[in-house]
Amino acid sequence: METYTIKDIARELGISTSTVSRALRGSYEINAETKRRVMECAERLNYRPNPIALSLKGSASRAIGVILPQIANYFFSQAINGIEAIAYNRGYHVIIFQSQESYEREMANVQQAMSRKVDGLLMSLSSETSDVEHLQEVLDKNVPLVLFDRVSSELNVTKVVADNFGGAFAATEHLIQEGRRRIAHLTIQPWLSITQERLAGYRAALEQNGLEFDENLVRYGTFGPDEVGPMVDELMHLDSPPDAFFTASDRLAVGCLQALRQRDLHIPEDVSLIGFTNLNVAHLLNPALSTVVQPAQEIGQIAAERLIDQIERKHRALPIETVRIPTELVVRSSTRLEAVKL
Amino acid sequence: METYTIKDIARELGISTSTVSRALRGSYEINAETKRRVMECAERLNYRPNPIALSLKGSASRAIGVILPQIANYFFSQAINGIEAIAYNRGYHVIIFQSQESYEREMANVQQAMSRKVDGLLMSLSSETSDVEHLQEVLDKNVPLVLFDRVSSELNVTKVVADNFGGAFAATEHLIQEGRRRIAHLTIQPWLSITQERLAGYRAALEQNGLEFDENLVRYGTFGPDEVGPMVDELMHLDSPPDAFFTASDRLAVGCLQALRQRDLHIPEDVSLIGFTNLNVAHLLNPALSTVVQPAQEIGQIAAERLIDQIERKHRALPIETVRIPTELVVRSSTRLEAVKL
DNA sequence: CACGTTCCCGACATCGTTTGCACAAATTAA
DNA sequence: TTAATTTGTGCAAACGATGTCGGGAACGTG
Repeated sequence: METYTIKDIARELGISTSTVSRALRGSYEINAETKRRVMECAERLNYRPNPIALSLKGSASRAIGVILPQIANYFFSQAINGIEAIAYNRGYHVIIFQSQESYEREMANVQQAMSRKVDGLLMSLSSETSDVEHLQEVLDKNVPLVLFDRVSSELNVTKVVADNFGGAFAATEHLIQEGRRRIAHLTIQPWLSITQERLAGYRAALEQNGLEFDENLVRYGTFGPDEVGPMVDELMHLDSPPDAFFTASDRLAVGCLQALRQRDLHIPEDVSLIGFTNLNVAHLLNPALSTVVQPAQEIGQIAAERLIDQIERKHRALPIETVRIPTELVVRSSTRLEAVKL
Repeated sequence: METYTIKDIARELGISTSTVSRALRGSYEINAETKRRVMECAERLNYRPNPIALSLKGSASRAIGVILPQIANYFFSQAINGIEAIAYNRGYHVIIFQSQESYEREMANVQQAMSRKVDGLLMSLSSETSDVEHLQEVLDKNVPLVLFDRVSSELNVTKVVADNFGGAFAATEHLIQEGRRRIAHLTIQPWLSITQERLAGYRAALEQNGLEFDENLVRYGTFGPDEVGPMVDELMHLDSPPDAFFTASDRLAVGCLQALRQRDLHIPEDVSLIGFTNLNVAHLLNPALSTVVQPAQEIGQIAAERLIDQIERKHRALPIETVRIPTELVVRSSTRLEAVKL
């Protein structure tokens, strides 16, 4: 199957390329009969417009770029599925880039996406990103941008996030109701929006339940594969060690579970553990892991919808807002003391 | 930051665009001093060549396309990481597409990748794909193609796969050595290369150990979220039910584990379970899951290397071969009867 | 002094598509 | 009948970069 151009159709029909172009786009000024012949010929040759040429002309590419920290992460891969579902339905292609949690990579990705002329950009910031000038440039070039999950307050754009405050609040309060009093919080880089919101929810739950917020129980970090263990040791050697762990990410929850088990700390007898994760095997872990589940797919869907809305109504500015999607607390045996006692 | 073109530099320096173009590419026919001035100006304006324009001209885009069934799968997300690592080092961008296990989507992805002028294509076939004509067309257009994991014997291209036969053989033999005699094999679509190879390994291990291969113990399917349960019921109601399960994918292993636990079948006392998976939490499951691990990242790396080699030495044809990478058997408690008895 | 080389560089066409403008033919209005 | 309008189509420019020509200047050679 060759790849035909508008010229081939023009030659075949003995008309000019402009006429073909207009006929294909259904322009009103083309004779119905000519249109029909062009359509028929395009059909027959299986003509597909060359997106590269279209992009060069500066018209829509019907592709949206997605830049996110890493794909090997349930939250993000589910979010991508949500994005693709919507995009596909509305006739857009999705081009995925990973920043690998690197600021430099993220900037390169933005450049790449822009120069490949995506119609819009969907992003979740890398953990190294604190400066968002590269995104301001995207906006300056009038390319629609929607942030999700890891967002920046410095950008005046539509954002789609989970109810991080509410989720953290619910998780913490659940631990308190189970009788926990010294709740540690393992979380990621402090400048990220999600970190701050979850921390705030955690703190609010403590304070509303008459517990003191203790800086010492909160740990921030990038937590590579082997860094959670030492952190747990440090916490357990405090004068007043934690009786529960609330972790802020998929990786942290798994790392923490592993570290606790290696140290023969029984869950939930010695310490409870609850994660902020989208692990699809949380219920099969040992012990089954309680989590705050984010509707990752829904977040992706809504973000994609907003973005495409913006792309398609570029003239009339759409309202800029932050969409906050409820999280769900799923209690399993890693925090259920009563169940264990039975 | 504006986006400057070669024209801007030409105007700025009062020379022609062709001269700028050649100077930038270090052509020998340009005066050293002129080159210097052009370079300096390009640097100052932060000039970046427009990849779209380059693609239109038909030159290299320095991007490779990756088309795979789904990202939300440890094997594939790790493979992508391997691919990106190599590609990044060698100066290529990676554009990821998901076929969502759909033949139609896969064809659309190929089209999209081709028309976005990737320099080469890295693919793992969707489970619906049996006809590979769309890939033959890629080859006809002289675009390098490397297949990995799910490959097709009908295409004469470089392939990078795990040692599926060996892995399946090892898993099956391990079960036999643990005293299992009725080993069921839950696997995916029968026409996929990986299915056939694993089945062959399973069968060979049985026969070399004096056990009969029993068609009834092998089940093929797409196994949606709730389809494994009924399958397990069916098998367990055979006159001579299985005493072990060997599953062929991440999803199948998890589904099977869940189904067995729901039915109160104890693992490994009642039945053993071993998967062919890359789950990064296999050791934290209940029970810890024995698996055959594929070196996903390495597969991605090697595939990317081969592809880029082909892209860069397009003239001299590189040898076409199938690279087979050893798998690793990781024994955990889901198959370790002795450990349980202690 | 005439001619051939070599060295630098610019004009122009090209890739596939869209679009503003011109223009011919057909139709309508005066 | 003539002028004005409508309708349908083609020409050419543009998007950003490359590459093929070919030309002017400076130099060497006979």
